[in-house]
Amino acid sequence: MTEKKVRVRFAPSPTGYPHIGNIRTALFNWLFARHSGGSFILRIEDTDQSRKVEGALEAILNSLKWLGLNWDEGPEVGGDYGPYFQSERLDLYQKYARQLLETGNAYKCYCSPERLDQMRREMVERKESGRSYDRHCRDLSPAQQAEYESQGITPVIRFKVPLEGQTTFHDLVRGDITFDHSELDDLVLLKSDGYPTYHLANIVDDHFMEISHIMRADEWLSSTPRHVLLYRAMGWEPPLFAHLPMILGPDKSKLSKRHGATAVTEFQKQGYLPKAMMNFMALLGWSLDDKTEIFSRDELIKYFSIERISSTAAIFNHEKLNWMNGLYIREMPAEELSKQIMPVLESDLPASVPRPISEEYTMQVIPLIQERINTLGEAASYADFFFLGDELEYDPALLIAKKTDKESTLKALKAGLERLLSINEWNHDSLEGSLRLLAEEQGTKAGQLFSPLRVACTGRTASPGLFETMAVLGREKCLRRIEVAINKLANG
RNA sequence: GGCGCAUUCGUCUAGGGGUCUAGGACAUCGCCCUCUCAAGGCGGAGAUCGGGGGUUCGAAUCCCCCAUGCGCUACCA
Repeated sequence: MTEKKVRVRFAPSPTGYPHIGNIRTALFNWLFARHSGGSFILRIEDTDQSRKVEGALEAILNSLKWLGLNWDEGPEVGGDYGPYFQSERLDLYQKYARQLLETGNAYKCYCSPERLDQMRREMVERKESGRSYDRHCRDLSPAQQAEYESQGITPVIRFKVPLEGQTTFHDLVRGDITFDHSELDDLVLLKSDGYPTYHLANIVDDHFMEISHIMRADEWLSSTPRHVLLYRAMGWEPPLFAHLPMILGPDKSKLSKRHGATAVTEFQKQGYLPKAMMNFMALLGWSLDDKTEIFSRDELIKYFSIERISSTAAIFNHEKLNWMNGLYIREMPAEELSKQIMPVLESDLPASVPRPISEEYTMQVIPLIQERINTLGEAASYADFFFLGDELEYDPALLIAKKTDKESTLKALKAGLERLLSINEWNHDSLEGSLRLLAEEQGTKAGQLFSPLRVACTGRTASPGLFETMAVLGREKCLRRIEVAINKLANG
């Protein structure tokens, strides 16, 4: 058996921003190519001029780059099978549409959109087959054709689907699938504007680009018999097919804008890590075994296989993504993390914080929030008090710990302030040592002293460890904030 | 309406006739750790494998029927 070289493609159309489902398809193709030492090709299917969306192409390219899904052939990198934009290959499609015409596998259709529309509506009422077109133009005589031509009608070219029989093809994920020809319409191959439809362009390109495996979303399964028929009519060998399970929103419908931020660029913006994203997406419809779920990029490449792609649609689970992203954040070297968080802080911190923020200082802050954030985008809300001035905004009532009152809180703050004033070395250990000792001397529980100090220094009741926080904030800022707190409480 | 695909804890999944009184993960709950919040550790609850028929000594696993969901049914991809 001759093993064909693996050549797979991701073929998006620039009609919108790629969401997690689109990119998951790209990922599977890329993984398969890398796993088998083949090529990953990016082809842009821009045959629908009316649905083109500004910026969509850039978003597609950027999403792939962000995840490190590099393509061997396609836009920007070129290749021997180009061009890689379908809009630049029009003559090719026209040539093969003409060929099909000549071999009697296709015909010109002059029917108006209105007539087609009418028939479609009638089909629904008929409650019979799924075919709506009545094949009116399929067997037109030359005279009739000439008649239509003389009326100035630009025809479309339709494929002649065999009237009887059925087509069976093998899907690598789902097995053998059979469709009756009687269910298939004579699909349009070439539109009246001279552009091909998806079906024509797709098979012509996959053939000439020598694509070995077509891995695409499940929504294409129903049109695969048409494609197989088309390959046969051309006299070409079809590639292997693998239809991937769809990714659904929480309401179980096809993923779309309605489901919130599902565009990959949006995840990037919110501070998800490409590594986590890749790991997470790989598990949407694929698994290695019953327990492994953390995979590096190299492990994914090593273990990926079509056999282990599942056939059931998956609902996109945002909570698990958050968890996984947090995992990757915690694993990151603090230095690397700060480098990535710096720009986030620069943009998210309140305007009152002077810019640029200190890299050295940020480096000290990061380890304290590292295990508390799940996305880079959460950094500012967890760390803002490290950068704010002496006056923090908070409800003075927060200073009063549970089961204590205003008087004892005031007393604790004052005692704490006094003790801190006398501290020699302002670091974690000495802070902890002297404050614990103070609590003991006063005969109070540690929390009754630490809690008001925490609120005074950070403006909140939940924060990173008190002593490491105070150590990073520094003596001056802590002392002043405690003074402010005492005043707030006394006058409040 | 027609056709196709799918159907295991709330969610992602493991499982491909006996080792399944169905395993793992997220979320959830409890405990431990602890200055708070996290992180981490431990443990609990959670699926009679969509329903019904078969086949078999034996079925989540094979077959059939039904139900439900999704997809397609465009001169969109």
